[in-house]
Amino acid sequence: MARTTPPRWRDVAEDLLRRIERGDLAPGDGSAARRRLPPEKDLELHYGVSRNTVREALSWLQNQGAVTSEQGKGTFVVHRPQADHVTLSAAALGLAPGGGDGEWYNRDAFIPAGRTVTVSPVKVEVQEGSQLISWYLQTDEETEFISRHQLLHLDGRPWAMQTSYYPLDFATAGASRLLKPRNIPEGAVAYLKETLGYTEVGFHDEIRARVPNESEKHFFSLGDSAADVVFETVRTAYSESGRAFRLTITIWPADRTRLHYNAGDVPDDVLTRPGQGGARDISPSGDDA
Amino acid sequence: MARTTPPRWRDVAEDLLRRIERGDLAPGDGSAARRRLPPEKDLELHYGVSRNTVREALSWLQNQGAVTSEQGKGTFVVHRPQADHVTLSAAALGLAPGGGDGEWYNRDAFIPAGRTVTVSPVKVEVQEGSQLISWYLQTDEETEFISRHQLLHLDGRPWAMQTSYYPLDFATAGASRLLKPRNIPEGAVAYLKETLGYTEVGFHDEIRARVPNESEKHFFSLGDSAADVVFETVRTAYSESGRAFRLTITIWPADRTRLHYNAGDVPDDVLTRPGQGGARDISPSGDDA
DNA sequence: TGGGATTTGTTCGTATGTATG
DNA sequence: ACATACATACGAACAAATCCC
Repeated sequence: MARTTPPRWRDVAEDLLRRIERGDLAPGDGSAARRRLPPEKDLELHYGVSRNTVREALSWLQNQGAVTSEQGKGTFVVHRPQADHVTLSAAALGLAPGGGDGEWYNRDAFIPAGRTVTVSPVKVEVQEGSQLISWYLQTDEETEFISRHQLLHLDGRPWAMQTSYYPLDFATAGASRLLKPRNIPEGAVAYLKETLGYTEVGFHDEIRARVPNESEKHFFSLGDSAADVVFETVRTAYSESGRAFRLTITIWPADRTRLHYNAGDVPDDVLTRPGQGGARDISPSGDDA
Repeated sequence: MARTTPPRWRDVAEDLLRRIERGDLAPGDGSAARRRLPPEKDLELHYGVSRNTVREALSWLQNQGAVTSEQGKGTFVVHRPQADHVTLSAAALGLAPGGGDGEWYNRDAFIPAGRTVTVSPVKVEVQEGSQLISWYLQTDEETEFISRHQLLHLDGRPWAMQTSYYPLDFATAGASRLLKPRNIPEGAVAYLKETLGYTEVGFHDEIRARVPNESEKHFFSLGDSAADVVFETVRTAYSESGRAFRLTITIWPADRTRLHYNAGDVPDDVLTRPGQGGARDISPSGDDA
């Protein structure tokens, strides 16, 4: 039999949520940048329930990503910053402004003008027998790979974690700088074209969302709420001969990132200012079944 | 000052997680399809903590999406089904097998052969003054829109919720079937081309991940855990004149959906079997800075 | 700088309700 | 009807972090 009345904590939680959305919480404290909820003791009296029941409600609100509690300070309405918009299709392959050269984030991830990307030192590792990597790069499982890992910041704030993989052969066949923990200023793609003669003619992206691991939580300052998930994009790039060319895995904090893709003919301002909105007039035609 | 020792519930939770991952839980019950954890009372004795502390640990594991509890039954390890892979770039615009005609899911969302999509009746509404819709379609805020909403099933299982929007003008200008709560078998894009003369030449997608609302939770059978989030894809399609053409918002359950995009030249088996893996050999070149 | 007040975090105990088998 | 198992709810004590005078 289904429950007829909701539990008390649920009533408390939903009332708090309404009050948060209406903005009429913390009446004496409406000035602060970060809106604060009344302390648990006050809520206890206000709703006529025990502190534990109040905490059940707050716990649910935390999981929903609506509030966050800090020991000794109080419980606060979560402030979600404006999202960063990243175009993953436009800059690559010379399909859009920015061309296809330079650092990976100029190739793979187009960001609106005026933003600054800073890059951590490269961490280089040699790995063997990763089933996942082998699968994407279509190699034997015993193949050894070079992984190059970096942390990316946008305007000084944590933005993405990124790792690229390629077979160890690349380094011995002429692209030795892949093994050095230094940036490749002209971009690894350009470098590999120059040294090994490979041209990137297409790519395939796979996107998932998942719970972050500890390292990702730390870098992006994420908690345990359902809002604190990450995107994982897996880009497989192909050479002219149709062979898997490179594998780049990027982690993005989903609460403040929007991913964009363009295909076909798209107005310029949509390409260059994703999420910004170019004002223009309308005209008809529709879709959907 | 940072805490030196973790709380007891955290120890319990992490130990349970280890035991879950190693598979050595529920020793007398290893046969069942769904692995069951020992009851709370047993854990209480095993770890020497109170039942409330055990429940703190289980609660955290639930939020992480690792377990789920059912009243009267027990606590079970969550079984994540194999993901469905959907290609959002290939089928549209005739860029890939499947062409560009027919129902939306043949145009917009390419799925591997052998899967069957079934569609709910269309729910048609007329809406006014949606700031969001106006923004994407670049219209005035007072413009009225037709919305056409459908539930999609893949092989009989809930797969996606989808809503398309276009100005009410479309219906009065000749595309009257948009207002009828019936499928448009040849596809709305083809229908609008025929009636209003618009051709779709490109599109822009924006992808986000967020906590589901009640309706989405219900349709996809999602809970409150951090694994139970949804993708929301917003597709804006453009006509030859570069005007916003249609707006299609699709909701996907992120725990069992992978989104795919292709660009440029990509091997055929990657196009037609995303997530399936065509076995082939390797060859070098790399990327990343 | 100190010390007390405030506020949330952790942990326990207990009782009762509800769903399952 | 009974036993099992999770859910809800209350009360209480102390710890830990912060705030404020």
